[in-house]
Amino acid sequence: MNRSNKKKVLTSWEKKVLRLVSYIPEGRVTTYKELAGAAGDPLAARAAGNALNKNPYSPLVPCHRVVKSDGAIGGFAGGRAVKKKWLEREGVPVKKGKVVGVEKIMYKYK
DNA sequence: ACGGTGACGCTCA
DNA sequence: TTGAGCGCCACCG
Repeated sequence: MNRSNKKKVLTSWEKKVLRLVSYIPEGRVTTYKELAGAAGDPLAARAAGNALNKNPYSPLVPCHRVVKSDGAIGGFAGGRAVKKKWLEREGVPVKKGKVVGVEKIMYKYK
């Protein structure tokens, strides 16, 4: 069956979030908070995660490059293990489910 | 309009 | 350092 039966309707805000994520270069990561802040609401980190969960553009939008503020992997539609793999593949060191030196490679929108 | 949900963040013990 | 609790926001039914 077609997995894309459910047409995911993205709001303007969600689209903005996804767009910002697409700007993250390979080998870099950002945080949900930073992302939300760039989208206009620094306190909407949670909502930002929700937007990523709806991401219908799998590889197009590198949602796996978005992690928690403390460097934790966070969540991923395909499983945290997969997310971790993607990060390591792109040169992002991950140790015990957390990005090593996330502050150094973190992509900031300011 | 209201209440519940979730890929979060921060504080406290 | 790790875990539990509370607060934040946008989205959905």
